[in-house]
Amino acid sequence: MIENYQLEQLLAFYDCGTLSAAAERLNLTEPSLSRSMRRLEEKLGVCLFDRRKNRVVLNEAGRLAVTHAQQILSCVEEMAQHLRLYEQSLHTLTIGSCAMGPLLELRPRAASLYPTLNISSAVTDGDLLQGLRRGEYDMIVLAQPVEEEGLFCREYRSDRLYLAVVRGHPLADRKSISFAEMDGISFIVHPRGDMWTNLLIAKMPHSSFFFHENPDVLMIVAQDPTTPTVTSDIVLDNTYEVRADQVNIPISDPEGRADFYLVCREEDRKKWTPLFQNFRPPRSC
Amino acid sequence: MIENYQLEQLLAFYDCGTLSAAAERLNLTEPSLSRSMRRLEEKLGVCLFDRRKNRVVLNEAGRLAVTHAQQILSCVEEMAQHLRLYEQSLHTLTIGSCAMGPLLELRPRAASLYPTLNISSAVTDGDLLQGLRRGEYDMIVLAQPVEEEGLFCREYRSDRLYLAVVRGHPLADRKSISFAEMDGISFIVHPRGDMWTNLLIAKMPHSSFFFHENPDVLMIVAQDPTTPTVTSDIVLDNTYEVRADQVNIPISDPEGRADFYLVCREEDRKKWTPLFQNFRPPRSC
DNA sequence: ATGCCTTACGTTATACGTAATTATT
DNA sequence: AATAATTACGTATAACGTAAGGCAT
Repeated sequence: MIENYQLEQLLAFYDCGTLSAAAERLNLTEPSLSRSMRRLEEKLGVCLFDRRKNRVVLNEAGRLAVTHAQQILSCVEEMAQHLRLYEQSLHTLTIGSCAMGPLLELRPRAASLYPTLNISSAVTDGDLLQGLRRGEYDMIVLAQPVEEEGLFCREYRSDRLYLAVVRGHPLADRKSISFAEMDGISFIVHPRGDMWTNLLIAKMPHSSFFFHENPDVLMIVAQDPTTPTVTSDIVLDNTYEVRADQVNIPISDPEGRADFYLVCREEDRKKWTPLFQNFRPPRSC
Repeated sequence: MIENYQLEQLLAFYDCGTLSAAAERLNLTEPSLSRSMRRLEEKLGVCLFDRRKNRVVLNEAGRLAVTHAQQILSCVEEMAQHLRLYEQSLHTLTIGSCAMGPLLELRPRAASLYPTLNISSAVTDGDLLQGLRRGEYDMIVLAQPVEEEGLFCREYRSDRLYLAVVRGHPLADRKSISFAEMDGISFIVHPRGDMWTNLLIAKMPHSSFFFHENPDVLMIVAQDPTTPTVTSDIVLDNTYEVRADQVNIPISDPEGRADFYLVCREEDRKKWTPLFQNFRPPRSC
């Protein structure tokens, strides 16, 4: 059987041009490499080199062998990489969510329930169901229930948007507010891809939005700590540094409410049972 | 580096289902194979097996590894095969011809001029020039000259068709004959693909043809040794067992004559020079 | 001279075998 | 009992290193 170390040696010779240089790069001695290449030729039953008195050069067959060797070794590398990636995925719980809020709650819960797993998460407005089916996600958070063969879906909790302003803000005394009334104000909002963020952008075309993940946010907060924020029940429940002087005004539009659902593959249902159970009671207003 | 013998062992295990059976097939002992598989896992840094007390089973990663291993080993096999084929081609002179006749002359000449080479030849009405360019042929015989960059062409010899009948045949006294006059007769002709054969079929739609390569020919000759044959100068020059009572009647149609040319790749011109030289003088009628 | 390859001989690493043990069916 | 896998220890193959020599530039 032709072994990969021989193909590696062949490629080293191809790169270096001489046996001695290749031997040095491979941490071998010249005689060792010389014989190893002879053995390769013998195993193949084909001459790969023109052996002149003081120099060996690849012949046509040798060059052909090099291209094959490159392909084979890259396949071997690919194999190792694929397997390591797969191994990694076994030790990772990947959560995809249509909104950032649920992740604030689910990530710490998952981390404590599965202390041996890495928790990876993404907020996206892409096709989460497709990602779940393909194995890109182990669990997804949707704003509507799913009934599909092979998937398991369970209601998670409801959520509601608030406009958050500092006490003393012109709107601070309002009992509720609508998108129409807020249109034009600048907000700090959740990351792009978050469904709430998308909703705000759609509903308030005259507003400016600064995204949480954006470093500019720090500048804005520093310059004007009174810039309003849009927040929600889940975010408030899971944020420990709520400003003392923050006032949360419920947003009255019906679109500002949602029910979230957790979905996983049926085959993994048992594995994630702990995560599906014992949700906190909804926040008391 | 992952070595191919390990991948082979993995595939043997995949085929056999147990280490002991695989070890037997590989002419190894169980402990040896057991450790070899452990080393493979260590090198990859990935578990490939579920190790139960009394039994090892491939896990998901292991099955993934099997598919990669199959691909890699088939690539290695392919490499060896390609190289051996190439090596073979270096020791073979492959001649493609539009007609069988020239091969009767060229093959023995080539065999004696290049005693170390194998001579391979084919008669075809396919694209000989394309085959020459691609390296499928080293030399081709055409019925017309070629002027093309990278190819070398030289006139070879002319040829002329005859109707061959036994003495006493109704046509035996003719000085010449035309296709139109022969249309309807049954012939034994050269193999399919031969340009003369194609010509006869086109010119004599009412005739039946028995091909030389066809075993039926033996039956026909046995039953009726007077079945006419179509032959040519080159064939007559190179056939030693011409029947004593054979009469060869020239075919009068102008299409029954041809000039053959030898063509090789310019880069091989030197190599084949001996074959291009010292053709026999044309046959005296 | 110096660089490059090879031959001859000795050495080491590692893949393999043997024997014994454990566990499962 | 029979089958399967593993552990522990010894062995042998073959890949490798060292020393020396030839043959070029």
